[in-house]
Amino acid sequence: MHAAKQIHERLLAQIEDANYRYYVLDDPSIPDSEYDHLLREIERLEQAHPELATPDSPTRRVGHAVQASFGKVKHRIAMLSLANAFSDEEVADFLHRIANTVPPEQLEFSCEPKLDGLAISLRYEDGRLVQAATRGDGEEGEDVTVNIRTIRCIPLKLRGQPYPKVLEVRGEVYMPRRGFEIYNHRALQRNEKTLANPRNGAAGSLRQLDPKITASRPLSFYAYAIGETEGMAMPGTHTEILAMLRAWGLPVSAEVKTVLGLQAVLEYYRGMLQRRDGLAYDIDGVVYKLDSISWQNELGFVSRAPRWAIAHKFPALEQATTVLAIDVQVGRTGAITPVARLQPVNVAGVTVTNATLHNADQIARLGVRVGDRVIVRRAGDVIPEVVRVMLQERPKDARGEPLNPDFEMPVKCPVCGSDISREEGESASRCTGGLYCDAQRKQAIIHFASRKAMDIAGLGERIIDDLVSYDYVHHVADLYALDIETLQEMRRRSQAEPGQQDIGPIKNEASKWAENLLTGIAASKKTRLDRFIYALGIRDVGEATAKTLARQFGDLPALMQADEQRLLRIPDVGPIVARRIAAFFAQTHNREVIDGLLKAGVHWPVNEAKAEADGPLSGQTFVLTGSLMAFTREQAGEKLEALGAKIASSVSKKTSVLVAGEDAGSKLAKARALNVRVWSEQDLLDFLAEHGAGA
DNA sequence: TGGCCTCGAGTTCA
DNA sequence: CTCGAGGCCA
Repeated sequence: MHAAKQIHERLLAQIEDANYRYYVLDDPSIPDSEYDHLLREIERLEQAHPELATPDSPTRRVGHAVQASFGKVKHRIAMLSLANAFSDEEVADFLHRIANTVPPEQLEFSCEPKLDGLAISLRYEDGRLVQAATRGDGEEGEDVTVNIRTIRCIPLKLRGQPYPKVLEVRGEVYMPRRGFEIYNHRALQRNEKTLANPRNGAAGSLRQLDPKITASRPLSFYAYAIGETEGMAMPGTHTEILAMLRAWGLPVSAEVKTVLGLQAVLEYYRGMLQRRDGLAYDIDGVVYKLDSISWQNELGFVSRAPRWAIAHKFPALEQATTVLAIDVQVGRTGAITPVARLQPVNVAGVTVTNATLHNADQIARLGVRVGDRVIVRRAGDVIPEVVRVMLQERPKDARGEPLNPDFEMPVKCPVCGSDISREEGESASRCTGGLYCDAQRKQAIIHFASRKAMDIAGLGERIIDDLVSYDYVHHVADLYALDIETLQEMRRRSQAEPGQQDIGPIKNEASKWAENLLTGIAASKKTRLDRFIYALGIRDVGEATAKTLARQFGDLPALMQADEQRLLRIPDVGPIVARRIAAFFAQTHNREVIDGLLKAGVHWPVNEAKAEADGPLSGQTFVLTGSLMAFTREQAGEKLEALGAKIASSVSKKTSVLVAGEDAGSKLAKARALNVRVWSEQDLLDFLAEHGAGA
């Protein structure tokens, strides 16, 4: 009996410590698997000895039945809102007003990110979480205790240090971006409703009457202030208060900084704005709080907001705009992608005019129609997306029927007129025109010329567009037959098109451009087999597969003669890819083009029998991310490959080392989560130098 | 058969 | 960078 209790206490201490390290110190001490194991152990003990299962046991986070409604909670100290500043001038005014009272050397501000979530008040009595309430109107909020208990990073019990008898902690409940994405991804797969954005996700999750639903949502919390306290004197500055909260086991943002004066707060603002996309959560601005509590009290409040704090807002990540049209694009493989043409709108600093709608399913999911008002969002990644339709603003006729019709996938390719078909089980619709389709031919040539393929300098999309449109280039082998006269003729025709400026550009300039292109084309003749295979654009044969094929077959004829059976024996090649490759080389047309390329002088070193099996890194998988200083990721990858390493594109638990340069993003986070070894660029350089392969 | 782990394809703007 | 889907292993 006693023994069980002791073990239970020890396990509790371990799990509380793990929580603290993970959520407050951001320094995971044990892997997830071990955490789960601990939790299961505790559960097992509590089942055998039910008297051990106290309300603040970590197994009891979801220990409550569905409620009928939320009770009301009066805030003993009102939860106020903050005044907003939208420009540097407004921030300057704010500081000047304070400077009337506070001497300049004491204009110290605690700066913190303003999370886009839901303000919450947590009440601890004798160190135990007894109540949690929403802000509500500031005077009275809703009792969401059972839901708040399900949020793992909120301690049910304060940690060791002496703490006040009553402590009210205020902070923000939010949904991290990653969690939001994973949640929506799963919801989609299960045909459940998705969350519109992380903010709504956080707010909606807390208002669930069934705490089990809340528990299934990826919620998190940062503390940023205290409310009522009793039984202990609190420190004299906001910075110190935050440090105490942290010591009591409450997560506080690691971005909080204390700075002096106007220039410094504005610098903080700009720094955060720059790093905004890289943060794990959405923020809509930063907050400056005068650090000295006694000066705070001196300044007091105006109506409903403190005079000593202000929120400095960022430009919005979401904007409303109108869908002008829904066009479709044809990709290299014939994939038909619908694109929303938008009324240009500035979203967080960039003008957005296009947004992909991916496929018919996505359009159906959004229910978007031409003429709709939509919300466009530019989050974590740079690529904007249509988040949702503002249905109430859809134009309607007198009977209330929508005026604009549903979007329908075209049946014929808009470029070549061939049939468009959608394979069973595929989400993409495809033009069946193949290389008969100009759009696909253009894309095939763009792919052929691209950096990772033949790397033809001077051959951009615009030029390829003209080359194909005027039919100077029908397939990639034609590129090698181009001469300067042809290029100049094409240039003349393209400039004579309506809408272009007058003709007669300086002749020399035109020939310079053509010469550069021809040099680029000539230089590309010397290549490598894997690049050549990749450049052919066989479906499902990308960089990695092309490399494997080049290594396994040594030279092109062997690959061209291989039948499906032979191809299936190649690692990473399964039935589908084998069929694609065999079918590609079976086409007379493709063989002719390859023949043409070889006759034009395209060549590569054959069978450079790389003895890579015995490098110092053989058997290890490397992933590169972020930007490196000494060389590009590709160059670094080649050096590592020369030492026997395999370069992969994404991090998993099989990854041996992640090399992280500057501004590494989600891959670094994932590597940390999976306990994968991380090297800095310096580590890499040291290693290379040690093995005689310096930069 | 299901559940990873990868790779391939598509994508926006300055 | 993210999503979808092909390949591989249990």
